[in-house]
Amino acid sequence: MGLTVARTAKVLGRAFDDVLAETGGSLSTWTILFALKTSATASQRELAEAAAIQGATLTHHLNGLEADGLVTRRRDPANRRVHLVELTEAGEALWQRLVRVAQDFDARLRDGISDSEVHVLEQVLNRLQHNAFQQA
Amino acid sequence: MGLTVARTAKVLGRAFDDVLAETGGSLSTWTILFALKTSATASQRELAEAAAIQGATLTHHLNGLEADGLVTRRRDPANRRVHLVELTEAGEALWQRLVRVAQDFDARLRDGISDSEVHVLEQVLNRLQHNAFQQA
DNA sequence: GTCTAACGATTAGCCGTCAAACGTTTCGAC
DNA sequence: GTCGAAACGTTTGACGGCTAATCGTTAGAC
Repeated sequence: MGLTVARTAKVLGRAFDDVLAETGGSLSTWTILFALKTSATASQRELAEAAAIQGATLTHHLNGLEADGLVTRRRDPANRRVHLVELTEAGEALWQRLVRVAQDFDARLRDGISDSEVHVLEQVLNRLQHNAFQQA
Repeated sequence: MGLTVARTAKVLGRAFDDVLAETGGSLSTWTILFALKTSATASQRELAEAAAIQGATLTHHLNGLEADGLVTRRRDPANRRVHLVELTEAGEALWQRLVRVAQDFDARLRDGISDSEVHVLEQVLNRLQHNAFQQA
């Protein structure tokens, strides 16, 4: 049932946000920093796609991150439409701290769950996403 | 990874909301009507718990549903602190229609997924919720 | 019996998300 | 070369969710 998926996502999100808050982060900053570090690209459009959020939402968060001195935005000289987003030193430091917290949280979640179960979970969830798109 | 759970929940929620919208509903109204029909209680506090949302949020949605003539609120004569929420005829009719849509959607989601996989999914998700609460 | 604490619901304010409209820049057709 | 279409980012308006504070009601202490 999709209800269980939704409820689990909510519970996990809240719990994760709580532990991030203790380190001076939040779920939204984590999501964006994660996208920044893993997607290797820096255009806002690709960033939004990597974070699975809308461009408008990303703009909102980047404004906050930029105001906090965690990231910088500058025009791409080659294509002045796109904004290149880069981590500042402060942003990099926060990222390092949040990664540790996230790893601890992930380990906590996995407690008592076998690798094969995790594998089935990922597979079924992906199948669900695929099925949700099918038809109208 | 919790990321996959969050992303799946988002995709499923959007898709479900879309199909509900075609029948004149929405994800939030579905959630509340579902809680109303399945939890057999009608106090707002219990309703909010069943729907996994905050009491204040429920009040907000009930205002909308009441304005649309789908539900009624009245004081419990036995304990005038609690408000009893009941479906009107229009609300009942909408519920009947939404149930069909939800069943179709659920069948669509389950396509290509075995019963045992569904079972593992539910079990692991519940375990994740439990683990998220442990410790601080 | 009164008075205080607890409870249920509401209100007010904030945050995160989305869709739609807009301004700017680039690119292709001609 | 110019002009229209497409791409990128931002702004605006709306919605759903939460927390904190408040109001009305009830139950218990004494």
